Amino acid sequence: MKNIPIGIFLPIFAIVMIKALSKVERTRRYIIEKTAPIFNAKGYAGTAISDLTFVTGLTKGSIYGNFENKDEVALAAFDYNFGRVTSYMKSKILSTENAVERLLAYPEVYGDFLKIPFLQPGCPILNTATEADDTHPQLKQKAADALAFWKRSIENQIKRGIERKEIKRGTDPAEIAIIMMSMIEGAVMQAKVTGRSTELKTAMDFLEKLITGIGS
Amino acid sequence: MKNIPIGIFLPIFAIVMIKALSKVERTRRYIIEKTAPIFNAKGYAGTAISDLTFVTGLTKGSIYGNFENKDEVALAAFDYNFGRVTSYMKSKILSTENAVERLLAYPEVYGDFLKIPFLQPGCPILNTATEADDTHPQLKQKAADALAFWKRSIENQIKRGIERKEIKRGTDPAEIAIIMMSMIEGAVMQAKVTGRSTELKTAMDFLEKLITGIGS
DNA sequence: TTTAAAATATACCGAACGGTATATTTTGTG
DNA sequence: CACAAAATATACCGTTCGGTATATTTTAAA
Repeated sequence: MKNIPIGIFLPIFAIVMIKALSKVERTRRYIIEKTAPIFNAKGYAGTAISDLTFVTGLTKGSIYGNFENKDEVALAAFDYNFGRVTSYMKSKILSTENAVERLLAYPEVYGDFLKIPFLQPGCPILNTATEADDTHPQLKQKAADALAFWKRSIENQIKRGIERKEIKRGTDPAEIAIIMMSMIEGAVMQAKVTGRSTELKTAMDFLEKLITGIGS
Repeated sequence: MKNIPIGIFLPIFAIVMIKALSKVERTRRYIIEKTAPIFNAKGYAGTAISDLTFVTGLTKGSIYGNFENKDEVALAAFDYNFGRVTSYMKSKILSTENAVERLLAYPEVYGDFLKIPFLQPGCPILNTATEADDTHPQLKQKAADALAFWKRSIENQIKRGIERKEIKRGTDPAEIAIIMMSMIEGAVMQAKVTGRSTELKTAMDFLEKLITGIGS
């Protein structure tokens, strides 16, 4: 099967940069990048090793030379998927200073959920949580950790907003975070399964009003 | 493997009643009842025929004598799971007349989600929707239909409430329905994966306030 | 009680599963 | 260029997958 052509096609300076990662690390990343969307779309149980070899163009020997087993790929794929969502949101959030506007990035982004290419197979937290909660303790834990991370970062934005007097005193950061996350995940589920964004828009409009409402 | 002992142990009048269902119908129901929780917990891809034979005590021959294939069992199991949730909610809703109180049944019930035995493996709509949206068109359709049914029944309660002057005129039935459903599903996901009901309680408290707020 | 039909169990199918030992190729270094 | 080490490919393992043909048992009606 084909070899990874990076070293052949990229100009020299790029090679030098990439070489900063060891070969094994490069291949691991390549496998993760290619397989992460599959795991997100088909789930852990629904993804076969043959899917991984197909989408990477590598063979089983190569996959198992870089990962101990299917679990290790799946766990790494989740981190990758979650990382993409996180960094995407981060870029949107950090493009503004005001706390309310930062929070508004969430309904803005998720209102267009169905149109964001790398989110096509759905929200990795939602997908992983619902599959793994009764079947795969390690993935379940990763999903739980991701939720906790997300919650904390919303709470921190709210606390910062209160300090900066952009958000009303007395606003409960945990409550708002929970409402935002529940709303987003529930609406995303509906959007994915109906194929339309009516529900998503309605839910995100509501969230927008809610967030605007806590501004001072 | 064991036979279904109903005909042996039940008294005659019970036999007569049950016999109203044909043998094949009884066995189908038995298989569905036993396997539905498995499908809900492990998902379609994660559930093997061996799981079905194990939990029913029947053999493959018997399963395939009553169902054409795995899909047919899974689809019937979804209907069964969704039906249980629906009839459970219906009993709670119909125990009161007032429209606001009826709507409040939702946050009430789902606040105790983790403690309701038959919902232990999670909400069938949520579980099915997230797994099937990219993998199983038939199950996806069933989940979408279930969502539409749920939405319509909430909307109807709200419309009825407006007519009975128990809910404010100008309340948007679709908007409230979408917010309720999103909130519930998103919060249930979090509760399931964290194993705690803090988030669920917070979300349901909020929903309660929201519903009370549309009362007139 | 006999008997035909229906339901269930047994035994098996080929394919796909996750995984591995080993041969081959590619890579980095002297 | 030589060569050892690392990465990848090949070929295979035993198991489980969904599904089926057929034998056996159970059921219902005469």
